[in-house]
Amino acid sequence: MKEQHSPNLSTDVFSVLKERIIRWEYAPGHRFTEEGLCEEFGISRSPVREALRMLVENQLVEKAPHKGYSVKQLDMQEIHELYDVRLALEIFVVEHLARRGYPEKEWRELYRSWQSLRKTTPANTADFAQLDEEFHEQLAGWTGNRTLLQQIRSIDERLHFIRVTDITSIERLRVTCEQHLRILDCIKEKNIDCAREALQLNIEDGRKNVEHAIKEALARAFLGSKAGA
Amino acid sequence: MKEQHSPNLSTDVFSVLKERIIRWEYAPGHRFTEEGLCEEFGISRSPVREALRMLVENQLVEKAPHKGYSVKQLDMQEIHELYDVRLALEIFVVEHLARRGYPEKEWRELYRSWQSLRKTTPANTADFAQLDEEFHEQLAGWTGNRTLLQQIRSIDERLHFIRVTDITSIERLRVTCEQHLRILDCIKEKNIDCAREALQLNIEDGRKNVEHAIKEALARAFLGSKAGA
DNA sequence: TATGCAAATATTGTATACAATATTGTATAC
DNA sequence: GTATACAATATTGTATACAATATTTGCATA
Repeated sequence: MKEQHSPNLSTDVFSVLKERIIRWEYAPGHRFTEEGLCEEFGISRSPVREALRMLVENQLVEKAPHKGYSVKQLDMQEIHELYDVRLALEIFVVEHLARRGYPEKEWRELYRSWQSLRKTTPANTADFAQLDEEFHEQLAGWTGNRTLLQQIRSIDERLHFIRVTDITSIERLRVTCEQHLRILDCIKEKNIDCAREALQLNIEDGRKNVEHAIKEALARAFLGSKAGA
Repeated sequence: MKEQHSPNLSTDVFSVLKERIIRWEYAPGHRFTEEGLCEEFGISRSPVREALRMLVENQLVEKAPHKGYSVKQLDMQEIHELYDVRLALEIFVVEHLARRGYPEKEWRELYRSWQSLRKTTPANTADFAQLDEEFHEQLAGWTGNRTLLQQIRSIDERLHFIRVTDITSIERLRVTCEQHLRILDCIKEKNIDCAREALQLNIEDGRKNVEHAIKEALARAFLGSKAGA
C-alpha cells in the first residue's frame, strides 16, 4: 500500500496521517498515542515522533503535554483568520501583477491554466478544488516571490482539509471560473482596482462557501458522535 | 550559563544557537555537525537533532543531505520577498484598523506604546529595533487575528538577525517615530488611504535602511573571510 | 597527470533502553 | 462524602547502539 517509498519513514507516516485527517477518516478530536502508531506501522518511536511533530507544525494536530496528540478541532474563527491572511496576500499578488502587466506569451500560459479549470467535470469536486488552488498558486508564482508563494501554499494546506468537503454545485463551479477569468482580464488590462475587486469577490465567495460547508461538517460530526455514543 | 532551565534540552540548544546566529557569532555559511554540537553541549544527538530541525524550520539554517548544516547565506532577493510579504500583511492590518476605527481607550494604549518607542535612547539600537518590532506586532494584534500576528512574527523573526546590524542614526530614529505616529493618527481618523500610505512609507524606509545595512554586513563578511583565509 | 573504482569515512535514519515528569487511580483520614 | 497523600501508570525526553546511505579518500591504471 506504500506509494513510492520515500527515503525515510517519518515522511511516510506523516503523509499517511495527513491524508487520513484530510479525508476525515480521523474526525477532529481523534486522539493518537506515539506507541499506538508505533504498533500500527510496526516501527519505532523516532520516526513516529517526527511525523507527529510535522503534523503539529502544519497545525493539523495538537499536542497536550503528557496527554497525547489529537486532531485539531475545527474553529470557525481560525478559518476566517486564514481567509483574511489569504486575502491580504493575494490582493498583493494581483495588484502586483496588474501594476506590472504581463507579456502576451506568459499571460497565455495563465489563461491556459484557467481553461483546464473550466473543463473540469463538476462530478469531481476534489479535482476542481485542487485546480482552483493551483490557479491561485500559479498567480502567486508569477510574482516571482517564492516566500509569498510559500506562505499562500501553507494557508491553502491548512484550509485544504476543509475544502474537500466543500459541496461544489455546477453553478458555483461556473461562477468561480468566470471570476478567475475576470481577474485575468483585469491584470491584462492593468486595471489595478478592478483586479483587486475581482479577486476580493472570488475569495469572499470561497469563504462563504467554506463557511457553509464547515457548518454542515460540524453538524455531521455532531451527529456522528451522537451515533457513536 | 544556562538561563532559566527549560523543560527540555532541545529548546535550550535551539535558543543558544539562534542567539549566536542572530548576533553574528556564527557568520552566514558557518557549518555545524550534529556530533560537534553533541560534544560542545555534552548531550546526545536526539535533542541536538531537534534543535537543528527547529532552526531549519525558522529558515536560519540550511541542511544539505549528508553534508551537514550551515547558517543560511544572506540573500538580497529573499530580504525583498520578506519585505513584500510584510507589506502585504501590514497593509491589511492598518486598513482593517482604520476601517473599524478604535475606541479612545484602546487607542491610548497603542499611543502609549508609541511613546515608549520615542523615549528610547538612540545609543541602544537593539532596543530600538525591538520596540519598533513590538509596535508593528501590537498593531497586528489589535486586529484580533492571531494567525495574522503569527505570520508577521515569523517574518520579523527571519528579518531580525539582519536588523540588529542596522545602523540606526538619530535622524532615522526620529523619522521612524514620526511615521508611526502618523499611522496611528490616520487610524484614529479612519482615513484608510492615508493609513495605508503612511504604513507603506514606513515599511519602505525600513526596507531601504536594511538594504543598506545588508550591503555593509556582506562587505564586512567578505573582508572577514579574506582575513580568515 | 587525469580518471575510474573501491575502500574508508561521515552523515543520517531507525531501534531500543532508560530516566524524568505528569497524570491517574486508590487508599486513608477527616 | 470529600479531600489529601501516596502509589501506579503513562507519556515524554534523552542516551546510545546499530544500519543504511552518500560522500570523500586513496590507489591503481591509462
